[in-house]
Amino acid sequence: MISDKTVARLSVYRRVLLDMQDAGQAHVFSHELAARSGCTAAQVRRDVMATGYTGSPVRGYDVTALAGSISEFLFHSEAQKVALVGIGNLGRALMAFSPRRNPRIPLVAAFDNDPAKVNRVIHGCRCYPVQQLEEVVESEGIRVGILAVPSAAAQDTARRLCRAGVVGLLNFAPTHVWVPPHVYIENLDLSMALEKVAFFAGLRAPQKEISL
Amino acid sequence: MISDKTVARLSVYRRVLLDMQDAGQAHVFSHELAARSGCTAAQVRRDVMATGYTGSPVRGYDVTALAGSISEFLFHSEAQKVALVGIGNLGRALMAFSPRRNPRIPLVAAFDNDPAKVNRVIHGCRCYPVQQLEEVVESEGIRVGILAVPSAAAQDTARRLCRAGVVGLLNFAPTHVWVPPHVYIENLDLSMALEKVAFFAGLRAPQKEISL
DNA sequence: GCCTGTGAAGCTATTCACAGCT
DNA sequence: AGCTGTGAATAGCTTCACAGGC
Repeated sequence: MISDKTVARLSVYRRVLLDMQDAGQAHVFSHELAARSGCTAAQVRRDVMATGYTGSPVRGYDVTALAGSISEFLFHSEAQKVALVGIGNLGRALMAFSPRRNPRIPLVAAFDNDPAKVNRVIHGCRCYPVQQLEEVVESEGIRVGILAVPSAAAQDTARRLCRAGVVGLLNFAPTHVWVPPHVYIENLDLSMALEKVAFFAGLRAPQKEISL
Repeated sequence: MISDKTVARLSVYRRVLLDMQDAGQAHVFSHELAARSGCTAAQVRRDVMATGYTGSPVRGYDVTALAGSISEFLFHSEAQKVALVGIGNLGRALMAFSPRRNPRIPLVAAFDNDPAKVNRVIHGCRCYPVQQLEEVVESEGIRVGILAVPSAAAQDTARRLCRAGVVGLLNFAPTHVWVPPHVYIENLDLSMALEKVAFFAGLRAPQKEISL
């Protein structure tokens, strides 16, 4: 009923709105929000419709109210606790995001199979040996898993997470991972993204624009 | 003419095919390639059509030949040199990918404004102070840039890269970045992706599947 | 005038379904 | 029988365009 892409854009709008709030801006028009989010005004209006919020033709949207409506829409359910598996460079980069991140999506545990990396706290997140995965996921009620492990370990790790009760996965391993149908999975394949950019760059002639 | 998403999937097929090659598999049917890539058989056939390769109804696709055809299609142009800006945890994670990565998309330079991180070589990639960005991009003929810098620096870094001749950007900063129309940009917004997963996880009831 | 909300049109991407081949 | 290649149909998403309001 609610589309994948709409959710993605709402998340972007929300961040832009929070920035506007910090900057003291009280109202915003759809075309302005669109410009700062990289999409069109019509799209903004459609997406906002989905949250049930209604703006005023004279002043546009109230920044605080719309941010609230989107937050309400995106995070209506109870907080979704997150576990990270794989404390490599990528894993650490993800942990560093947490402070600025949403309290409704707290990163509560991280796992690794390297004994040197576990049994400590990084950025407020406890690190456990991967053997304790099921135990911690179940006792903490963790619902979202982040796969930042090598490809070879991805499928088995996903299986263990799903068995322990996880219903959402963010997969950074460049491999297709099978999950049971009730689990939502999103793949962020970095090397694929780079190949895509390189492909389209290859089609374009470089040109020194004067108007930058 | 050629779709964004088709390019993305071809990149995935290619990786799967290389794995099959390593495993000694000589032929593959569309439904098998589809299963290992997370899409449908019809989609595989459509995408393969775009590369101009033709399989045989009796044996399916020749693994090596199809991998070659896709590589030819994706990397037909001269090698696209890549520069990374921002040597934080994320930047280092991206550098670590390079060994396994495509020689047609070599990471040749990295930049950072922290003097402690520059003037050395990490994973075969030279690290420069960010002041030298234009100079190195121009002299090396770099065509693709990776933005792994904080949001506040993203727009200005993008502008500098584009001015220096970059025509493809991979942006990890959670901000919309404006680029001139001849530049292709792909955004990988990690926190947005996590919010999306959390949203859909919130809609689903956890259930302990027996069939895992 | 310029805004929002929204039905309707348009477009793009995916899937169907089948001819043709072995 | 089971496969590929592909026109045709479908589904999904985005944009248009305008009524209604200040």
